[in-house]
Amino acid sequence: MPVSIKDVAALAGVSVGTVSNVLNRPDVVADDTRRRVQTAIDELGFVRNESARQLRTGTARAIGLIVPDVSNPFFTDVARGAEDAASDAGHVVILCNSDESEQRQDRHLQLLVEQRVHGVLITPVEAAPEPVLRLRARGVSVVLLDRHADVQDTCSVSVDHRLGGTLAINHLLAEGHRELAMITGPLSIAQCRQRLDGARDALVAAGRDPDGLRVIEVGAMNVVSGRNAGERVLAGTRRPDALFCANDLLALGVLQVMVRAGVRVPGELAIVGYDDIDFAAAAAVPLTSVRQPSRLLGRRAAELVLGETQAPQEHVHHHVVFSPELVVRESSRRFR
Amino acid sequence: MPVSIKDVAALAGVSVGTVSNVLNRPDVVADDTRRRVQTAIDELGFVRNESARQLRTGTARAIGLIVPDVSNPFFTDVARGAEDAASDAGHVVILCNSDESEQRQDRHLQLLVEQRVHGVLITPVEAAPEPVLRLRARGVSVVLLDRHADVQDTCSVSVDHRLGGTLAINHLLAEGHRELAMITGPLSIAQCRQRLDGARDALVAAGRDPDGLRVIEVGAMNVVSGRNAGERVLAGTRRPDALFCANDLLALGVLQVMVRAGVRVPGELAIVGYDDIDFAAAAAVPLTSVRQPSRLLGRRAAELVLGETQAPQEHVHHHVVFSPELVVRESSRRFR
DNA sequence: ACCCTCCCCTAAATCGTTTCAACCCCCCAC
DNA sequence: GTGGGGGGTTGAAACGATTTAGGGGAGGGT
Repeated sequence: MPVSIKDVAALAGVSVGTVSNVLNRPDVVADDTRRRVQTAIDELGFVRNESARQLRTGTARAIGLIVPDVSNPFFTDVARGAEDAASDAGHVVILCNSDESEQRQDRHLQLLVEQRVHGVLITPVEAAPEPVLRLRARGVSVVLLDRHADVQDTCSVSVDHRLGGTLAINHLLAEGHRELAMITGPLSIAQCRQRLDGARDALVAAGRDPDGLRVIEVGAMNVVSGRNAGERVLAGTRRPDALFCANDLLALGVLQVMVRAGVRVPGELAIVGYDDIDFAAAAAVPLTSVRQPSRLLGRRAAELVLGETQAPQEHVHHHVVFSPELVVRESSRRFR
Repeated sequence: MPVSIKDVAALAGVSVGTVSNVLNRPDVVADDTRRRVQTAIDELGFVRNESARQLRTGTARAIGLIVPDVSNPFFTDVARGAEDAASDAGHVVILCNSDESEQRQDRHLQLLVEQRVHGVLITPVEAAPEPVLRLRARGVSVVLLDRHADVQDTCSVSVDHRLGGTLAINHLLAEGHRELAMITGPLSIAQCRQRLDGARDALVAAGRDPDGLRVIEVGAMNVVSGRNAGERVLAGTRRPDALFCANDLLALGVLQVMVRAGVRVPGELAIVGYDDIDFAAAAAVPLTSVRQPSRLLGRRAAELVLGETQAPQEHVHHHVVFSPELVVRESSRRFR
């Protein structure tokens, strides 16, 4: 039932080596022979066995992608980009969720190493970057995704989160808001810290006290936590004029709470999100957000990982840093 | 650099066969030997080469998942469920987007066959189910996802879309809405047709004319098309009381247009969506929606595909059909 | 007629596992 | 003391491709 290169060779009346050549270097085989082999391939419906190929050559046609949460549309977009690039190169993407859990991350890494993937694209769990380094020792190339390399010997593709924070706060200040707060996920996550730093930069640059920025930290970066944060804002005394949220999911959660509570957005409270996921524009109060080129991020990362083993030895590690961009919509406009 | 089973055998002073036994049937090897081998494994950091394993055994530890659009949170959830199940079984998920394009679908199928995946979970492009059948001929097991098997010899996991349509319309009628319309994606997509049929069923059962349901068909099932549909509703004469949308992305698009136009939802226009994605609950007007057990769908599908080759021959094809469930939120409540 | 080239192809080695028949040794039963 | 077991291990044959050294034949130059 399973048809191998041998069957093709037999049917075409040539040796297996020749069939292999037809597959991999069609130019070295005579036209006539090539046609004959091709016919045999079609007739038998032969499809090369990638495992055998990769056992021999040592290089796989698969790359791993480990993200903290595919339910976040931001990472979905990244995955799209990676898949596009991989697919162009005849590679396949193996998708894994770490859920920010070290254990799950390591389990997935183990599986990926077993598969002898060509490379791994990963947003590592903050606590545990070591396993990622061990990969390199194994000769698996690694690209850090959206988390800048503290480590020297890997490529990384990320976005300037600090700049993003600055853009958001500058905008809110320019719109005349003064009482600012930031809703953030766990500050153990680098992205959050950097966005906060950027926010403070903006305050300093505007001659204001960076500690005047109230920081509300919640446990996860999803809609539920956003609602949580919203409740906290409502419950507090001295409600801020404007909120900068560390991602759009948080912002949407907050927004929902505000709308229900009858707080006018942006009239009484301006909101800026981060990521510019599709749902940001589609929210009932379209959300101002800091856009990251998410799909491009994934694509570049995949390209880097695919490129690395082209010139294996004197490969220079790239650190691609994209710039975020503020997309202004209704949720943050000045209200008169 | 790459360490193989041979290196482990040498270090532990046993034969490769024994090492393999330690890996696969630890019980048949003596405690003492087993420990010695285990130590060698740890010391060398040996990780089994899955390609070699699968070349020998013929079965891969990977399953393919082909969906029309990962950007749709519904499919993201399905992917999560599939990954959970796969991961429990030590398998890995290869994710592919077809974009409802036959060409992309076939290209991905080709790659998956090359990888000799254990099985494929697929929501096939409507136009081209044949390539999927060809998979079976190759001995790849297939589970149809969310699209009921017209085909006899595959498993399928789906949700009763017709019932979903009925639930939605029954609810709208019960809330006292009379002038109903349905916003749907291309009727070439089975899910859309079935949801529409279900909607008509409900009208008939209520003694009303099923042709009284206005059907607005748009080209895709995303937010942008939803906005489009919303504009059309606004532009039309005789605006409906209530809208049933074929998925939540459409509903969110419509909702956004209505809110901007100052149409009160649910006061002047009730809206019901489909899928109950997380963003439905998080919308500024929380969306009533027909919930599908999306994550479970993915999980069951993966379990089926993994189970099928356990008992390869006299495998009975299952057709799992889940029932949808109406989740009532504000967007559809009667207003007095 | 001989030798060289060049082109196209073949045969065999190899990748890292799993599996299976054979074997070894020790102990026990008769 | 001999003949079975039987637990534990070994060695070699696969799996399906790629790769490389080499062979055969045609053609051309001298």
